[in-house]
Amino acid sequence: MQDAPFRNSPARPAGSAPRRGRPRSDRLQRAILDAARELLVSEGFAGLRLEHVAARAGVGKATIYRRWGSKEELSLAVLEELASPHIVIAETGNTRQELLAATMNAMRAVNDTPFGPVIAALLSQIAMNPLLGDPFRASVVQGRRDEVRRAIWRGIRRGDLRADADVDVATELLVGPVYFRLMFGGELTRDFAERVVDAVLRGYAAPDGGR
Amino acid sequence: MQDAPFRNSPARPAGSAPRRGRPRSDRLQRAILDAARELLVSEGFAGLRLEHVAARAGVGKATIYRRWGSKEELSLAVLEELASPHIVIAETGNTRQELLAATMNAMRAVNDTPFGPVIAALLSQIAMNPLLGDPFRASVVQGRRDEVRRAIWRGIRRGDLRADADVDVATELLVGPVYFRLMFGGELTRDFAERVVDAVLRGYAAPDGGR
Amino acid sequence: MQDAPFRNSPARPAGSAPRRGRPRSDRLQRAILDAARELLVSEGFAGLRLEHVAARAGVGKATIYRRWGSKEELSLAVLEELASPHIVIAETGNTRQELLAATMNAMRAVNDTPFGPVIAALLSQIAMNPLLGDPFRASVVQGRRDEVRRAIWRGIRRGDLRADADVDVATELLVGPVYFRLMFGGELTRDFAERVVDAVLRGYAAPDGGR
Amino acid sequence: MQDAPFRNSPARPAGSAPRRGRPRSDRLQRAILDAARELLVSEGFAGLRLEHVAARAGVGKATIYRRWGSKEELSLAVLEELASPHIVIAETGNTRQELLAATMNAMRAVNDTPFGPVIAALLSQIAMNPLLGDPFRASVVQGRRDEVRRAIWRGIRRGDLRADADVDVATELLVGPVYFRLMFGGELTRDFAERVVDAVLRGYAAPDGGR
DNA sequence: TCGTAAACGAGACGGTACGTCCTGTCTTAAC
DNA sequence: GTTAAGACAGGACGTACCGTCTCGTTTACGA
Repeated sequence: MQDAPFRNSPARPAGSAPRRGRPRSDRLQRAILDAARELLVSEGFAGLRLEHVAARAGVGKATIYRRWGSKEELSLAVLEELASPHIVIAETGNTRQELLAATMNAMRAVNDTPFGPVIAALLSQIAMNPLLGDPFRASVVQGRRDEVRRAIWRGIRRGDLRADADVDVATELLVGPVYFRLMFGGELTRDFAERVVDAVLRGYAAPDGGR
Repeated sequence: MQDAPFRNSPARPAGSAPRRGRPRSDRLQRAILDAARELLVSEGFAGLRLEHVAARAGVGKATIYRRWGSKEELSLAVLEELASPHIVIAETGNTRQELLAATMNAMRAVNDTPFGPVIAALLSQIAMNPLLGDPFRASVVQGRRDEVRRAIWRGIRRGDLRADADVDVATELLVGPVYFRLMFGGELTRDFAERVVDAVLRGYAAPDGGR
Repeated sequence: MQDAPFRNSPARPAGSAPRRGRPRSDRLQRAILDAARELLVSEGFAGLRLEHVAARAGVGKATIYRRWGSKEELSLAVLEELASPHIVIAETGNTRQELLAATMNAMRAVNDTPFGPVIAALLSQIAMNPLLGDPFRASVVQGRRDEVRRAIWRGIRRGDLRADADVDVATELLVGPVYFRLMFGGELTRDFAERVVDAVLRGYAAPDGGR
Repeated sequence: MQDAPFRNSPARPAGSAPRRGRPRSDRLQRAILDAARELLVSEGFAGLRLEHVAARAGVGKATIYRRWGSKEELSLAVLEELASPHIVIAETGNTRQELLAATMNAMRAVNDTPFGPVIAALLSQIAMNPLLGDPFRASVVQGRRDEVRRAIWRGIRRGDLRADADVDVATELLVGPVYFRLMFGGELTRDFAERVVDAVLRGYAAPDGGR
């Protein structure tokens, strides 16, 4: 994606040429990303117009194209910026709490932050279009999988979960239901998260201790 | 959606007027839906062009707009046609088999039929746009929830599942993982389906017999 | 123009076949011509829509196409119907009166009857399009030229006009000014007509008496 | 007509804002007017398609609409550009020569330049549609009337024409016959022009000197 | 402090698609 | 066999954006 000379930056690659001419404005970078986020939320990806982004950011179209080569690249930038803060699962010593964090992280992001409408707007592109999907899967999704895997291992080590608890589908079972409801309807409440986690916990529980 | 006079038809409402003028062609109805499906698959919703649908179907644009008022209505028609055959869960007497059917139905539809790329193309619209989302949730999603609920009840009656097995999140646990992988990557194999079902089954199992 | 079987008729050629099926309605013929005339007047030729003619006449489009093959043919029919009554110059024995009749005929048709707006609407087609222009010139224009020529001859015979009064441009001098004002503005009053006729009369007057 | 912001320009109003953004191309202005002229000549006003103008000029449709808001405005621009060179009547000292110039100017424009087919294409619009008619009458027609009036006055001053020669219908008598033949057929030769002028001259001649 | 080069807003530009309208043909049921 | 109604392919309408391209102006750096 970064083939063209100096895309997506004020922060150009480190050892780069001693840039001449007027440097790109950080303020504009922000204004563009903010405008793009708002319009993704209100219009969706199919209805996003770079001309409107430019107008709302008070910017010429060329200023956008200088940084991102397409609607897809710009949308990805918006998405990644919003996704990163909701990945980490804090180690608390309580297995149920940690698995609940996996589900609640996703749910809060989707429910209480602009990440929700933005990812809703981009679901189809992520599913169909490698330009968006591949980078998103490589960073955000893989990050979340890793966090969940670690939480499961910790649960096994503590003796709360069976030794053969199925790490490979744990993320799907804990987070899949949240996205299912995002798309297909249903409440996204703490109660829902707890029911999901309790079912998974029981499915993965150590045979003796139970929970 | 069906407000305008006689949209979406050769099949006009039953007790309708004794239609005057030349009747709409069933052949063209099919040609349009086929063309729309192919282009949804290859271009996605954002890239779908009614002008291309018309060209591929060998039809004037007006012939499309006479039946469906927008890209959204047409896409919904394509989607519902593809979704309906993958809902029913046959009663087999074997609880694991029946729950597996819930997951496998979704997975086969997504993996082996045009429903897969079509719903991928429409996920964002379903999530964001009530024009598509509401009818889809009312018919397809509700249909699937009902089937799963009945399968769970049968499992309880048979003594395979706990009496308080959580019906309200069963669909999310059984089908959510499939859509999670559709969007966010991962194999969609029979093995994956069985792992999901086994986890849920264990989570919902009767405390004594289990399985 | 009349190649297709039985265009432009209820009045079919006399010795024609003993027409089978439902006969064409004279009432519809009238309704179509009336509607076409009204719309020519209000919308002009470029803005005339056969669909609107059909709607206003309470008629199917095919019923129009069965009788006239095109917008041009239909417009010509409207025009010729309106033009015919304003051609004849009555022989009164008074040369000035007769020449004035030539100018006043044209002026009254243009000013006081639907012929005015209709021919305004069709001037360009008459000038450019032989399909309309040729039949119109052959019937209406030639008819008027003949009437003027006869009036000039009578004036010469009476001794009011010079023997070599220029018959070939008399129609142009007497009627041309009326059409000039129709297109390019200016009052079309009896006074105007008399000034034109007086100038021509003086130009053509017998050198002795004249008047 | 010129209400919208900066229509019909590279030549923007003189004291205008210090134009921002990329300026409009004179080359394209020309290409559009040329293409429009050619298509008006071959297809007439009713058959003129802005899409074809754009294609022939190698231009997007928006580039046309940016300058002229409609087929009518564009056609008017074409017409006025062609009309202007054929108005002036040179003062020669010879009254017959000057009146002949009035008729010959119109005839040559109509016969030997693209103005002929273009005005034929626009006669109906000029007659019916104030959007075209009013500006055309105000500039071209009024210009011609003024020239003829001055020529008549000079003839009177020279004693060639009667003092009460009818200035108000002179243009109609000298130029009307040319347009009559343009629409309704007949040769447009120098001989025709001379016959017309001679008739008018005799009609307006001073009673004593004659000519 | 000055020159130079890139960034910037504005908006023109060739295209493509929109959703609507109309043309001329056709198909149906009713008369 | 004519009629009203209306479906149909095709194509133009005028508008809106795309992504690229000039313009004139601004901003920072290195000379």
